[in-house]
Amino acid sequence: MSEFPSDGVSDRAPLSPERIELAALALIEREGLGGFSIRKLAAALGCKAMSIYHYYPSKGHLLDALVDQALADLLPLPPAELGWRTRLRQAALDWRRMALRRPGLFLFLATHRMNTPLALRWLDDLLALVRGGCASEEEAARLFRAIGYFLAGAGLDETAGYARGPSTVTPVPPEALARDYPNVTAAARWFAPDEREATFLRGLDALLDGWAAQRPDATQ
Amino acid sequence: MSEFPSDGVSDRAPLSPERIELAALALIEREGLGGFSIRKLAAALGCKAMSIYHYYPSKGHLLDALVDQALADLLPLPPAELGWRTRLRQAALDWRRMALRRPGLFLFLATHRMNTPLALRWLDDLLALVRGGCASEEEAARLFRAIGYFLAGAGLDETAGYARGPSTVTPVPPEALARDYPNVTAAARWFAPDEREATFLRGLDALLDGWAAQRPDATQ
DNA sequence: CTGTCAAGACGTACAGTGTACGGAACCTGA
DNA sequence: TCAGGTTCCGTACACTGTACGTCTTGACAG
Repeated sequence: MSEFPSDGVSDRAPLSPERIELAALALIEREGLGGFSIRKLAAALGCKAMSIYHYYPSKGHLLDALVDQALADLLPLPPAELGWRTRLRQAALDWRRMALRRPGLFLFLATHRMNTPLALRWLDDLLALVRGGCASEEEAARLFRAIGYFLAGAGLDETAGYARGPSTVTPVPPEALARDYPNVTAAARWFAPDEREATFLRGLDALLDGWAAQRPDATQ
Repeated sequence: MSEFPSDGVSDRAPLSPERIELAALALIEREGLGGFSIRKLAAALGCKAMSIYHYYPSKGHLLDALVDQALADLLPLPPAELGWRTRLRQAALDWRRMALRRPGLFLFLATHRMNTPLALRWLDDLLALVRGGCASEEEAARLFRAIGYFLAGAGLDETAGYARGPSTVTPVPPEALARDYPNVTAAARWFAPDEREATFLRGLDALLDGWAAQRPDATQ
């Protein structure tokens, strides 16, 4: 609020939601979601754990604020001039870029219900976009859901390395993998990070093409 | 191992991987993944926490064993006589049914890398199945991935209520939702549990149809 | 200049977590 | 009877989220 901090104050910057959320995002990307704790966040901020609870009633509320920050990058949606298909593709690509920019947070983001006003705003706008290219509310709702499934799964795959959750089981050694699982071995090349954008677009386009090609009367 | 427990033994059944995993699965479905702890599992088994560590080196290893149990339901894959498309659809429906049978575990299952031999066996067989209907290794790998994205997202959506993770933020009240988010409100009907199987099949078929329709030479 | 007061930061404490380590109880084979 | 190995348990440690009460500090009223 005051532009100049009065000089008697301690040399640490005062706490604020912006500062806390910025540090939290950095900590999550550095340590992973599992390594993120209020105490570590407080240490990074140069304050004590309980001070953070003056701004957020619980860790969950803080994480929801971080989700809002991430979703804010996705608004507004691509402009209407681009046309339906292009807007949808662009929104999907924006989502993917957001996931790759915040791989640590993404697991939480994709896994939890979005209840905040900003998240609902984004959902509502997106539904309006999808509706524009569909013959009915039902078609729009189902296509929205199907695309959402694809986007959630893709984002999780591309950010899974950052989970850092429960300890990993001892992996199968490479030579056993090559011997016993030839199809996995053969496919591994196309699972590499460099290939993921192509797979993402191929799958998204297939979904949209296939959706348009189906007769919309058959609900079964 | 011994068919009859010797009679001097305590009246509690002895620990075993089967008993532990059964109780763990039940506990996870009862309390959710977040409410699952080694101490609670021990209490349910009538033993102490550290006894469980005699069978699993860590909680993560136990969870991996549970994933194996869940994936075991998916093997063998649907028989070859059914034809490619039908087999793929059936395998996808089997996956969905497994998710709905173990909603509490599914979050962990979909979120963590599958490294165990059984999981790799399942992946390898599934890749072989997909390969049978594709023109190249590349096509098969990408289609497999795209289907996997869809399946992971769908399963998460259908089991999200069981997350019970971090506390939920205070939700937007219904009248504000109806006023400010008309598209969400309009679509809600098609998001209901009863509609999910139809959405699932519609999306899956769209993806498969669209994939087949695309020219396989264009990697872009 | 001084007293009041609320907001912000902190200290302490509690219940719960995974799990390392060492010891106790038991079953089995000699 | 005794040795040895398999199970199981008691204790302890580091860490978590967070409830509750206290202290500091800066702004403002008189």
